[in-house]
Amino acid sequence: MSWTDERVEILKKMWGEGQSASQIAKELGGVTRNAVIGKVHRLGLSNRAGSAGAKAAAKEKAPKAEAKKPAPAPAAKPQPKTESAAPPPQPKVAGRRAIIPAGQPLPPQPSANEISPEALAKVNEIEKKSKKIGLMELTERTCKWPVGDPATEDFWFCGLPVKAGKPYCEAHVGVAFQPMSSRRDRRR
DNA sequence: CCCTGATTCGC
DNA sequence: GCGAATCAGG
Repeated sequence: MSWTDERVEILKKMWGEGQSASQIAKELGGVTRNAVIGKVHRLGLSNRAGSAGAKAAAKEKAPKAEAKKPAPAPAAKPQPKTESAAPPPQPKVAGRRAIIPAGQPLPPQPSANEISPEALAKVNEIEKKSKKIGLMELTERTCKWPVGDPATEDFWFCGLPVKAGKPYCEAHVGVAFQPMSSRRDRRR
């Protein structure tokens, strides 16, 4: 396969959308993620906002003079990274009331979170696919999202492969880390 | 171990 | 120009 205009288009588009190199490679077909990354470099794209490889680019020695333009607005921040950790691992079980061990204050009902419907739907789907692993099976790369009622046998951990560094799988990361816009005030 | 992107270098 | 191998990191 060669880099035709079309394929480069797709590459640019997807890269711009923040798709990973491997995803782009998969989409294009006939190329590896290395090929994609190589092309991205040659095209002069490369550093997107925040990524695992950002540090690699940062380690730079830069023996070359930097062409600085008196840009009034230097750092363009597409994404302020508006994320706030949501506390939700609230074990939920269909049709049963959660049992709390000792009658405790239980005050900070962390907030009756309103998770985005899509995220919830996503979770419900992957929940079916969960490995239903026990506490002992948890590893550094298994989703640690709790499912069910911890007070019963009806409890397990998602166990799906986690996504880059996060403690949860992709779907659960989605519900755990809500954009602050969506978890903004639930007025009144 | 899974994944990510970055860089190098023979082709 | 290309991309596999390698590197560096989460």
